[in-house]
Amino acid sequence: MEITSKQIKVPTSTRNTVQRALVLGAVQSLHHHPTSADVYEVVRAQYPNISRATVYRNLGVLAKKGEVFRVEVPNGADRYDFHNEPHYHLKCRVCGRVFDADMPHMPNLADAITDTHGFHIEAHQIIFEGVCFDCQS
Amino acid sequence: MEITSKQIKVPTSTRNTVQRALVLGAVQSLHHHPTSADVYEVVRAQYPNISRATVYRNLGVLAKKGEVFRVEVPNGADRYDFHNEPHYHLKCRVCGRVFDADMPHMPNLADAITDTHGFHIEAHQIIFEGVCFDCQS
DNA sequence: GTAATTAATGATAAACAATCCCAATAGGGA
DNA sequence: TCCCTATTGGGATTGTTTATCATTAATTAC
Repeated sequence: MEITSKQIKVPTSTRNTVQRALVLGAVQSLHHHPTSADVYEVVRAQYPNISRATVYRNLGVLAKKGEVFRVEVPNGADRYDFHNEPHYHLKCRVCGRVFDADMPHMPNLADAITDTHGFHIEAHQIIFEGVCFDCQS
Repeated sequence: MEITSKQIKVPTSTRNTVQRALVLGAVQSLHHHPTSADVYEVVRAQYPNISRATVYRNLGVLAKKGEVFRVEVPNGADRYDFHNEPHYHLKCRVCGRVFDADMPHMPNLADAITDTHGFHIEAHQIIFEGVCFDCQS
């Protein structure tokens, strides 16, 4: 019985650690939806001893708290975004970068499904795939 | 420069091997979008010496040839479907199973994007997340 | 039918993302 | 300042997929 949702337990109280602040700052400073590896590199420049596990853990905690937004991309590392309104994404199949789609969110999209066979829908995501401007040359 | 699309090279001619036929048969016999591990188990019952690598390779080749459809699910193994018309999916966040969404495909969905900044869109996918009927109890 | 060509296979190693484990550390309330 | 426990570091581990390579076997040409 596979559990696919992230199993980060958020305790009743959270603490403000230097590492967590640096992770949040890194996500906010980076655009193009950084991966955990991107975040790790930036944070390590300021805090060389930080562990990869700490970066992963804090990205998970910050995502649960709603301070960053996790984009779960098929076939690639998760990506993180600092703005939190639901939106859709473009993924370049050449370089792997992820961009925000400039189109309105459709909260009622699931209404178009005629029969869910009892499936309870909580959210949806749309990913457009193609080739970004830089990779077309 | 990460390459995220599958790098299975399809030669000019392909051969009809027993293993490939068994892999195709397994995908066709299984519903709920089997993973490569599911396919491997079924095929191994008929052909005990098959290698996992062969299953992966053949799923890739069959997907490229259009004989099976690959569903690239975020945060989980790829899943395979034997019917090939574009459609959307429901993914249970508890058991990880993937179901087909009973809703029409929207080939012109990308037209709703006002500005792609030169991004060339080739396809899109929609994944609805929630809890399936079985996992609600 | 036989030989030649090369796609495909099996087994294993490796790449990659992400999580688990656990002893040590440190944040923050009392 | 003391205590509790959230958090950390670092390495081990899991899970999925691809790469490598010597060997096998499917197809083509003869």
